[in-house]
Amino acid sequence: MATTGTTSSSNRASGSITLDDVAKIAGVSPITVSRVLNQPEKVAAKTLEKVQHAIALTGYVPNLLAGGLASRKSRLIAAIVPSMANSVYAETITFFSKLLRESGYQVLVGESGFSEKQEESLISAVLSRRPDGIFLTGINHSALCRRLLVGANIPVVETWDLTPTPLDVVVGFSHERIGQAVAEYLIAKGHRNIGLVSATDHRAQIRQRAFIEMLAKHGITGISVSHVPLPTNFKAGRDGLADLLDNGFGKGAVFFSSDTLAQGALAEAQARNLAIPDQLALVGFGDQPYAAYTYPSLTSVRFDRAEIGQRAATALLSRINDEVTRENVIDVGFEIVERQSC
Amino acid sequence: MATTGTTSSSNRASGSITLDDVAKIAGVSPITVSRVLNQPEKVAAKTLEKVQHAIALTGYVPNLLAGGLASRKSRLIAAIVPSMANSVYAETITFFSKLLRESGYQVLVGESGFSEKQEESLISAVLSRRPDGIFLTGINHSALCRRLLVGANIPVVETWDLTPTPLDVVVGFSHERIGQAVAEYLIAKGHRNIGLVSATDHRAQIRQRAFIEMLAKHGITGISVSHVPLPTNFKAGRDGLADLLDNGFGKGAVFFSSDTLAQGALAEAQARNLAIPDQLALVGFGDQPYAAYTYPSLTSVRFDRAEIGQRAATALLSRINDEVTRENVIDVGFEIVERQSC
DNA sequence: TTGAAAGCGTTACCAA
DNA sequence: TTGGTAACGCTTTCAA
Repeated sequence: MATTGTTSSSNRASGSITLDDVAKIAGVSPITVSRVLNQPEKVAAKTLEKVQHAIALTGYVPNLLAGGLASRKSRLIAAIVPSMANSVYAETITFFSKLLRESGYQVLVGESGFSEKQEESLISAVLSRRPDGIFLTGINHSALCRRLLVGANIPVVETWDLTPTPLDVVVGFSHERIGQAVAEYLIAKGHRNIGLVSATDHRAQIRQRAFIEMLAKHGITGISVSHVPLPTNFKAGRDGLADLLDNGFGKGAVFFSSDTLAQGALAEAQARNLAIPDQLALVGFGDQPYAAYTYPSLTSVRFDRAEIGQRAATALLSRINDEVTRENVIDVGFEIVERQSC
Repeated sequence: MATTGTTSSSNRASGSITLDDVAKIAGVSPITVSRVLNQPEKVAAKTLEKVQHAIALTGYVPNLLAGGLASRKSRLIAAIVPSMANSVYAETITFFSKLLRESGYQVLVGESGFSEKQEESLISAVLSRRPDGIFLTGINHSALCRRLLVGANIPVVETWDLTPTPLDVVVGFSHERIGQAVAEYLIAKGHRNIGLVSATDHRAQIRQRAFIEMLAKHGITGISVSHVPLPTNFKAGRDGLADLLDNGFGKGAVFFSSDTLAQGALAEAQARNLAIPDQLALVGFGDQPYAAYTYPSLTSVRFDRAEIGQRAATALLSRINDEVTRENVIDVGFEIVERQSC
């Protein structure tokens, strides 16, 4: 009953308090209320106070649908990730959102589940909210996706990968170089019997190919490979390692396409009483933080999730604000981390 | 150059294709295009085809800001969770979103970080997008939050807890009963020396109190307690257990307020060469799926994340669609799971 | 089955 | 520093 402000005589009145209601109560014009909300520095102190009082009194909540329609600024950023249940993406988005929120933006997340078709429908759905920018995972997008994005005419940041020709900006690391680096790392450790357990998503495949090619370059061929379905989980990792071991893979090293897989594999190694890393060395990807507290000797490829999120946010903001930006390809790098017991 | 549709003579033309553009190309009125999009069954087959062709031709993407403003239906659902980096919330939201997407809604997620102040500002920010419903974590909301929610006049589902007096609907489980059940479980297992490592969030506190009270009821007092800061992580769990052990806690059982803490504690137990569960029994909360693949004998309180997300979505949808709903308190229950070696 | 007119609640533009 | 007027792109209402 506090909301007595249904002053409109329209036949479609919403009942909720509008900027006009606040203006009437404050005794100013609607545009002044709008200024108090958006550019308070342009309003006289006295007016400001009057209006703010009216806002507090009415419990007015601005309508961003109307505001966005009029200003063509939705203050919304869209983000498409394969899965929020996967902590690497979730944490990246957390950092991304945090920075953007500080600049007054909200982030609308969609989960594509590694599917191109789903990405299409998500992008299309999300563009109908007229986001001011969009965060994408990966650099492979269907022709329709690209057309939609170009048509939307907003800043686009692609992530988790690198390409010399991004749609707009790209923030990530090279999966090819990771595959090569892990191969070189294992060779340097003296391994000659090497296996691979990999998911089938695009980026994992690129790591796999580079890995195998680099090994071949060093004369190591006949790599045992086991492919596991998406989404990856502990069971898949365990099964993947079991697959290798059951098919004659002995003492050696195995590269997994994610830490989740490597963790699952550890259970299998334990069940078979294989000493880690002496009899079996495992290398993951993603550097899940819990690795440090649970298993010694699990090596992983680390990249900085916070940095990806933050650089992506900064890139979008600078483009939205029309700052002159030269950097279109941002390589956040990676490193191979050997976990010590702790 | 394909977008030649800037037909408006306005001084604020957007350049992007509008429903009017499509209407002109199809040779129908704008409202017919709108019907094709929203109620295609009310349009003659021939008209339908004509319009769909024009839509495809132009690559028209509807503007939901305008549509939402006119119809007062944003097709947006807001969700506030403590943290998306925590997989229990992330997975719940994934299920929640999936069901809603199938009904044409998108989910806007905000992270409150267990802070009431942050929840206030998030709710306020999110309500300005005029969501058609809102998902909340927990049942404790500040007076301002409640006022905002009531003012918004939309369906609200509270989750992760239970109360006889929800704002609207509540979907969750009883933390009090969990505390009691774990106490009874440990007593039945013959434990008399019992410890607790708990975070300081509201729901963890309720579990803690019920746990200690139930133990007292069975004559077990002097529980060793260690509190750890939010957000919980492996290190905190490890430190918490170390704290207990360093202060004279010997052979016994420890209840952790989350699986994350219990997992971290396992590392400490291993470092001290304590046999699990013979010398030290650990009980977690949340039933992280990886527990099954890494540690035998880690007991946990399980609840169904998928069910929470799905029931919450269903509850919102039925309210949005004005279905007669009797159920306002939905208890999804929980169970204590003993992990077996695998 | 289709359409004309009138909003939805806000901001841009220009003027005072 | 403040305000009037006209959009923004869509849907509702009512009529044909």
